[in-house]
Amino acid sequence: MLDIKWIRENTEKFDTAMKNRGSSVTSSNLLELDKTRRNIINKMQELQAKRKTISKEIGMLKAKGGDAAALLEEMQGISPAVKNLEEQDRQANIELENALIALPNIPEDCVPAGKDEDDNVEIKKWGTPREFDFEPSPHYEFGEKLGLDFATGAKLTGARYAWLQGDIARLERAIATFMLDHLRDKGFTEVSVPLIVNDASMIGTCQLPKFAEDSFNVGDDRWLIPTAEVPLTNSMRDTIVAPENLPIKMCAWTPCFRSEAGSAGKDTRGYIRMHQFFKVEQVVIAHPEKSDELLNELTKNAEEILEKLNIPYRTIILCTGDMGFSAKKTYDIEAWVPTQNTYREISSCSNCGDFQARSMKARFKNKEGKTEFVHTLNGSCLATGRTLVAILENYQNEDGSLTIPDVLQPYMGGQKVISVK
RNA sequence: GGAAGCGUGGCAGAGCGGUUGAAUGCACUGGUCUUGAAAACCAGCAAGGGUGAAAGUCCUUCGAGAGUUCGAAUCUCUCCGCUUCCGCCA
Repeated sequence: MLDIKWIRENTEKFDTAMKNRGSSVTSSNLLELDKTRRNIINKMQELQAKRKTISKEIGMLKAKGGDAAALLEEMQGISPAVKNLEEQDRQANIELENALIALPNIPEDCVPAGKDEDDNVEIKKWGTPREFDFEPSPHYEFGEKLGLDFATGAKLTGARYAWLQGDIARLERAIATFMLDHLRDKGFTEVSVPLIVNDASMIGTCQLPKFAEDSFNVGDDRWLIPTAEVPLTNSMRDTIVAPENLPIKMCAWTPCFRSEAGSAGKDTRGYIRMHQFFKVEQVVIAHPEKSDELLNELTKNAEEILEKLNIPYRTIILCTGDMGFSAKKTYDIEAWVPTQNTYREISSCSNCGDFQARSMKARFKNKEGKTEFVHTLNGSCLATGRTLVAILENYQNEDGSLTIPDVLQPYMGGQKVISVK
């Protein structure tokens, strides 16, 4: 959530940022709401103060055994009036908050302005795509013979669910363990988190109220996590951390659940866009001065995984129109998919600044002893399902077998190849 | 799932319906003392918001919400959470 005070003081910047984000909201309407709200507050507080002093006087008088009739008379009508103003205040706050909560984060200055994914900017390219001396097969065809089974997934649940069997299932687990070990070496603390969270957590990381459709609601106020970012980041909700404890680096390997509303027809083939997929997620709670640097670190951690796996990739910076709601800067990493002759998203690393921290009330004490919002960052390292896809695509052999990347072999008990049964 | 108890500041822990935003202890910060440290002593130390250039000042907040009252941390109700016991069960 954005800070109304900041908007008040940076109206022009706010207006251009919203325009670049593809939002039609302007500051004027918000400032109007803010103004009426503050007017109500002033009136309300004046009356509250009156009630408080008279009430104290009554108390003192009664303690001395005096007659408070005159004061009680004066109090007549104050309480209902206060209550009325308090109600108005509540309404005004809700109205302002509803307006604010619908606004995306302000992009950082260095983020390229643009409308959609076509305006994203490539900033790095690594590795050379393999020269195949045979026609490579798409992972969903080639992988099927190795245990990647969509039919059984569809039978059990429906479209966009898969059944992985045998070595291919083991390989996905190996991938995840490899990634977690990598992050452990980087100083991340591994966490095993709840996979179901409440409304407050979903609001904390800004999945709610705007994107309720994207997640699975499991009754009342509970949700299946769309990413481990939600539980990990929300661990800091309503807390004030000591600055010496920053940054806090956490990671978790979890299933992620997404309804994929609005993506009908997209990526329907293959293990790319599932309702349920595994992902290793990194979350960092940072000092505001360090968050930019830490975003580079998160991105590098993810890139290193692909380098160790020897999978070509490119890193892009998302333009203003393509960035996620909470982010002020995002790097996407895309892995090479030979049969599509293109790079496909495998990781997304974002600096959310104080955007989530404000809705979560996650703070720290700064040098002056004042509380200040922390910055939150998150990034996949990586989506394990899509990493499996990248390996299937890049490491396949002509005879239908799959070479296991060197770094993963220790996690597979030394196995070097997955062969067709 | 059933029953009982409990939810107060970073933590522990007081708090007859009325000068209680809240005693006390610990922790923390600054100071005195010391060659230095410890100890001792002195002082400070909640968050959010309004107003203000600032100093300041005012309002709100004792799990959340509603109610009783001139006045609620304190009384009533609902909800949430935790603990213990019983039941069930990886």
